[in-house]
Amino acid sequence: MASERSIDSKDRQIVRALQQDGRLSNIDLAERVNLSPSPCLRRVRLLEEGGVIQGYSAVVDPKAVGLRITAFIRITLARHDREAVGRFEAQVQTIDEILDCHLLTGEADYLLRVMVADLDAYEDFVRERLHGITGISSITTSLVFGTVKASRAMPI
Amino acid sequence: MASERSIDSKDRQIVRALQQDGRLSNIDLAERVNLSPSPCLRRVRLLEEGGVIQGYSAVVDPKAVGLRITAFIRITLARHDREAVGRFEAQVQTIDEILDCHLLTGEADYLLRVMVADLDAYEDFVRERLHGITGISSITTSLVFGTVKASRAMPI
DNA sequence: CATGAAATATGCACGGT
DNA sequence: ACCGTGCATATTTCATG
Repeated sequence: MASERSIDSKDRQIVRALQQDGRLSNIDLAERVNLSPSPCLRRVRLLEEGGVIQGYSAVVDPKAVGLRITAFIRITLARHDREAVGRFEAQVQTIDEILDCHLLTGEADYLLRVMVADLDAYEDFVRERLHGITGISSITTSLVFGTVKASRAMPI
Repeated sequence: MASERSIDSKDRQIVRALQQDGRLSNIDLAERVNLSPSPCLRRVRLLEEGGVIQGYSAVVDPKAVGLRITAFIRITLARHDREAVGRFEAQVQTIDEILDCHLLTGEADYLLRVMVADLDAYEDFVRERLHGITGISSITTSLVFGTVKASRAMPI
């Protein structure tokens, strides 16, 4: 396995702070977690190298960049052998409109989160992309009507 | 409304780059989008002030911080009047384990994404938190068995 | 943990397209 | 109207002692 370095309380403070503001300077971060800059930076580097912090990302307002539709799509595969599953999952990776894809317990059911510009684009997406994936048995769409909460901060 | 500044192609390049690496230095960013540092920084500031870029966040590996369970929970409210909805949405905001909450089209159905340490913690979450919210009529849990894709980069 | 050199960020003025 | 250049200063990073 990759990641079982022991995370102590200071590390958790650091991760929490960097989830809230990924561009904190090391000096500000150190102050916030009551450390001096040097050991603080060391910890951040270790968290990055150990894979705890996988990267940094700008948080973008979807509407501001023209993405007005978010949909959750539930997909069931027709067959569940290794080959069908592998092919499905490989194709999911290549489709930019699919932001997340989770395998759910129970059936071989996947839950996708998809973002597109508008309903026309959504229809295109389903026809051109989803129907292009082999082995899908059923598709259930739930459109997002509003977002109550969208946090990027995990509860740690 | 807040956000209808016209986003041109360069802005889109900048947003894309900062989604992939939110800690890019302005100099590297400028180079990547074929701009010199000054106008590049000007654009970034405008995108931030205009709300297109809402912030920056560290991307954390859930397993590395001990969050082994992700669940999608579908919730239906008993009543759909403004008061019941408002109370539900306000309580959702205060619960850290609930990362996302979306209102879906159709019924007053919400889809929550929840992260907790393990199944015991999940049981606690349902008993202590969810059942503490008034006005819920039904709860359907789907546990995440595996994650095929989890992108933070919107398709722009 | 502290220090200092190198890199970077930030603001500004000016000229060019 | 926007970009590029050049420059001054403040801040930050990072390697060393």
